[in-house]
Amino acid sequence: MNLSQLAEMYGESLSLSKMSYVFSQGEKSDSIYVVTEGVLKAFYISEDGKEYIKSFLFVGDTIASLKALRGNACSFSLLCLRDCKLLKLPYKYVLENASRDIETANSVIELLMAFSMKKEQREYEFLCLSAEQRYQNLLKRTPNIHQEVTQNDIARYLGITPVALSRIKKLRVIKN
Amino acid sequence: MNLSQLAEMYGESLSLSKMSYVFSQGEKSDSIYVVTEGVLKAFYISEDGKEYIKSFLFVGDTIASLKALRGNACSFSLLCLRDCKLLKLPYKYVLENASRDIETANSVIELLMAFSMKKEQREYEFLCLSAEQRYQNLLKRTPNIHQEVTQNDIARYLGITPVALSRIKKLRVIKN
DNA sequence: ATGAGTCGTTAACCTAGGTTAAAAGTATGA
DNA sequence: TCATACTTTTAACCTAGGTTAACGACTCAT
Repeated sequence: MNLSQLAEMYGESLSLSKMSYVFSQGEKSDSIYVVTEGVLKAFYISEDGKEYIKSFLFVGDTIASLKALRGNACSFSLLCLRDCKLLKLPYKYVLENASRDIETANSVIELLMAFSMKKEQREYEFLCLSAEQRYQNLLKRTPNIHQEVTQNDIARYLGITPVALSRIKKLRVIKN
Repeated sequence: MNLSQLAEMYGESLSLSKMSYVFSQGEKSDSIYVVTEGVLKAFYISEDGKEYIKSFLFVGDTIASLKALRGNACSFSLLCLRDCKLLKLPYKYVLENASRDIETANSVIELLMAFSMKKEQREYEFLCLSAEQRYQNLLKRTPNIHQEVTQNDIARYLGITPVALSRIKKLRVIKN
């Protein structure tokens, strides 16, 4: 049984309206979520109240707080940017199935590999690229990103302020 | 069979002297490496020749280029910072065993989970923390880091220049 | 329609960190 | 021992991006 089948068997369907939270930083949430409709953002709030966006989630994406799966509190929040539908799959079912069924286990491996590669790419971009280069890469990877989320959120995803992103866009126009 | 057992059965022992490469950026290398002795650094070289350190590897750590496992070229190089011993385990053995043996599969899941959490932590630090805070966190996580690698390499791991790290250290002393 | 709230832009000013270069400290090897 | 080479520090100057604040454009809820 692969993960999608597992999600359909054991998953609970959630319908959430725009601006509602799937889970919040500091809570526990030992489930994996699959996006079947809508757009979400996963973000950290720092002690002094600043928001930093970890990732955007689109249809087909899967997300969980790894720390929460390990019994700790979520290190980030997950918010619907528009009306969303999700499948909520408790991690215990995944673990149970993976320890018993080899197809599930390999499906989890696939998922983790894909996740790891994404995180590795993001690490690479923060380590080696300027904010402008990260913005260009984002546009290449997700050309319609400006239709999906606000520019302020794009900035907070890139690790810069909305003011800085506005400046970068302006300079790009002038350059060309 | 878990991963260590697999590495012992199918793994090839490598003894490498200081400054030798396990693999280089641009090459193919479809193996997983387990460090049994020594210290290494994994790093990117940018087009204009600058070095950016992805991670340091110590005894017990496991590493592979995920891209290379997927048939692409390595996106980074792996260099011994002193004489090292490694176990080299071709990924195909892992895949074969994982698709057949559930214990191996779950062992791979464990490994990927741990890896993912590390990458997520690093993403968090780049996204939300200043260079000084990242340096403090590193010292907390790896108090003996200055004994293991040069300060220049620590700077390149933190995503700043050696000059900047020297400045940060100086200011820290003055502050206290 | 009107007021309140968010969004994006712009400007002025500030700061963390980059760049270059020089000098001092530390290893290493002939 | 001396020389060569790397590491670290320091200084001077530069730049990307942060901060604050103002303003116009849009969205809403009333």
